[in-house]
Order: sequence, then structure tokens, then C-alpha cells
Amino acid sequence: MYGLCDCNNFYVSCERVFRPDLEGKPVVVLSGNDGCVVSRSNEAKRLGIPMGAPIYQLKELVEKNGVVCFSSNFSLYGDLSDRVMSILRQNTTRFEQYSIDECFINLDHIPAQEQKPYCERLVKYIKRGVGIPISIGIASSKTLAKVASKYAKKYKGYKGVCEIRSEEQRIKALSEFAIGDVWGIGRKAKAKLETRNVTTALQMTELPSSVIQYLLHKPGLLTWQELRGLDVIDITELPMKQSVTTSRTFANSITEQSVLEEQIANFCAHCARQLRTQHSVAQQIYVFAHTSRFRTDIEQHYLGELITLTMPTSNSQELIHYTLIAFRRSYRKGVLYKKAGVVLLKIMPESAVVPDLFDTKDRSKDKRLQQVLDHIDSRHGKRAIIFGSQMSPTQSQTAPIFKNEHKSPLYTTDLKDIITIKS
DNA sequence: TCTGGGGTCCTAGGACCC
DNA sequence: TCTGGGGTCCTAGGACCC
Repeated sequence: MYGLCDCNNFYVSCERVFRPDLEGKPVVVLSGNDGCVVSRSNEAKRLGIPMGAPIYQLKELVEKNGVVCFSSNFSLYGDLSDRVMSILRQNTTRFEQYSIDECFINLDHIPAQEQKPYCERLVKYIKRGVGIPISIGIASSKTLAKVASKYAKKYKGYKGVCEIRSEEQRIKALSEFAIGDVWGIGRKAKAKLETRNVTTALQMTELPSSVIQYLLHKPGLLTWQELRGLDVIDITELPMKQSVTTSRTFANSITEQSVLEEQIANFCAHCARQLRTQHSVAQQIYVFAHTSRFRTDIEQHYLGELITLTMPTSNSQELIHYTLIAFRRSYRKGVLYKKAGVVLLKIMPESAVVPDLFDTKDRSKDKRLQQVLDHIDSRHGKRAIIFGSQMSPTQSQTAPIFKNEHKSPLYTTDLKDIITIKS
């Protein structure tokens, strides 16, 4: 049996840990650049604030009801996520983290009739110890456990834990569960199933497998089996990410090359640092930048360049160097760039790199330098020391690049001294 | 005026091989 | 007139997730 543990309204709950006065009030957390609503308290949901809505469209509703808005604060959410996850990890023999606020725990080390009370104690313990409310769904497959967790969240009477164990419970739960809410059924799959008059999860399980295979292929078939109680979806925790992305939307469009390059260098450095923390290297870089897709008054422009390196690396300086070369290949003067990003691909463990006989670079020297820089970073905080390319050489940009007007405190020391080195 | 960010898996089709 | 069969690997794009 699995327990799917899901933090309730996670980002909002994180903000409330430090602001208990906001309990019972409508609260939302916004995406980067204070754009869209990405997390809502129950009160905000009740006001009809939809997930993903641009906040500027809700101005009136927000003001009228005193909705409290927060900019996203990912170091805070990551921190609280780690605390919740480490408790759950200690309470199972098999732990699989699925996202920042969700994980599956195996419950087979506990007798069947004890599993529900055990999970109820976990819910209480995490609320008391970390301050985050969670829900747990118990079932024999991951998809059914997700269904159960939705019921646990929906009805107060469950005290945060709902289980689907008997066949009767499974039929009952699925017969009232909308097809589009099933894990793995997105917009397209929902539409296809509706042409076969399927609107509930139960009706999907009643279609023959051949029809599911024809309509939805392998992923759909797996979901179908899971809904029937079979445990077939594997969430193998990849020890290493297969790609690393850093991208941002700017508060105002950027046209100036030097300003854009500074941002792109920053994105690249951020990716490279992530690579090093997982002791891996990348052999490909994809850099992109484009105009706002919502603007109809200007010509859309999309820049995307892929570079393959002869030697995979995690060295910031080297990655920034090639990223900027790629970027300059297609930067166009006068274009209003609204978003940009860097993706590192072809990732492999550092230990798997085979030295190149004809390599002209002194890699051990580069590595030692990088280690010193990382050491300074870890001691004095991120961006304590940065490359020159990460700072704009021109001062013409006066408007802020990003918007974060409602960010909660970081509870970490600010760095005043910034050392710059030539890159 | 203003509209997020970061991932994974699967499939079809092309290139290439014998 | 008529142009095979079987396989692998890679890539781009679609779909989905939180």
C-alpha cells in the first residue's frame, strides 16, 4: 500500500507559518514577476480566484476582499519542504519524492488496520512540528492514492487521511471522481474520453483496454490499470536531473544587448551551480529569448540556439562563455525581449567524463578556481562573488528587471560586499 | 501596461545501417 | 510499369505533471 502525502495549499501554508495572523484570511502566492496566482488558501478558492489567473485581472476582487498577496519565495518553500520530507522519509521503508510538496511512502511495514491511524498521527505530528498541514491518501496504486488524497482534503471528517482499500470503497470513490481530475488525464485525454461518454474515473475503467490503448496509448493504459488497483507506475527517483533550466520573464522588455547578456550569464551561472551540487556535467547548452506572446501589436520573435561542447563541463566560466557565443549568433537589435533562459542538457556524472587527448584546456586549474569560487559562495552566500559578465557594463537600465513587490523576508543575511572578477 | 517556471516520458519520423 | 526488409539511434514535438 502507498500513502500519497500532499501538503495543502503549500506555498500559502509556508507563508502562514511565519504569519499566523493570516489564518482564516484569503491569501495567494504569485508566480515569478508577480504574474499569476500559483497557490491559494481555501478562503481565496472560495472567492472564486482561479489557479493560474493573472493577478492584474483580479485587482477589484483582491481589494474588495482584502486578499493578501505574496511574491514567491522559493528558498523559504524549499526549506520547509525539506523539513516535511525528512520526517516522512524517516517513517517509511521506501520513500519517493514526487514534487516540492508531494511524496509517496510505502506502508507495507505497518499492519493493514494500523495504516490509517499511523498516517493520522503523521499528519498531526507534521502540523505541530513544522506548521504545514498535509493530507494523506492510502491505496494500492499511486493513482488511487492520489484520488484518496483529494477526498482527504475535501472532507474535514477524514482528519486529513482517506483510504481506498476495499473494492466497494474503490467503486464508490471512482464513481464520484471527475475524469479530468485523474492524475495523468490532461486536457486532450479528457476530450478524447468524453467522445466515448466517459465523464467519471469509474467509467474509464469500464472501457476495454484495447480502446484505451487506441485512444491514449501507453500512458493512458497505465492510468487505466492503476485505477483498477494495479501498481504499475514507477516513480524512480532519478539521482541526477536530465536537464537543468533557469529562465525568467522580465518586468519590462529588454532590448539592450548588454543588459540581456548579463541576465543570460546569470541564468547560466545558476544552472551551472545546480549541476555542481549534483556532481554532474553537461555537454549541451540551449539558450533562448523571445518577445511577449501576449502582445499582438509587435512582431513575434523567438531566438533559440543549441550548442554541443566537445567536452562536458560544469564550469561556470566555460559555460557562460559558450552560452554568450550562442546567444550572439541570433540576437537581433531592436527586438523587445520579454523572457529568456538557459537550459543545460546531455547531463552525465562528473565521474563518467573521459579525458580528451587533444584537449587544450588546463581543466585541473579551472576546476581549482571553480572550487575556490564555490567555497566563497557557500561561506558568504550566493552571489558573494560573480563573473564580470554577470554584471551589466552599461548603466542605462534604470527600471527594475524583475518585479517582486510582496516578497516575505528571507531570514538570511544580506550581502553588502560584492567582489567582481574579470571573466 | 500587466499573463510563471521547471521538469519527465512517449511517439512518430528521419537518418542510417546491412 | 514494376524498386525489400529489418533493425537501431536520434530528435522534435506533444502531453502531462506540480
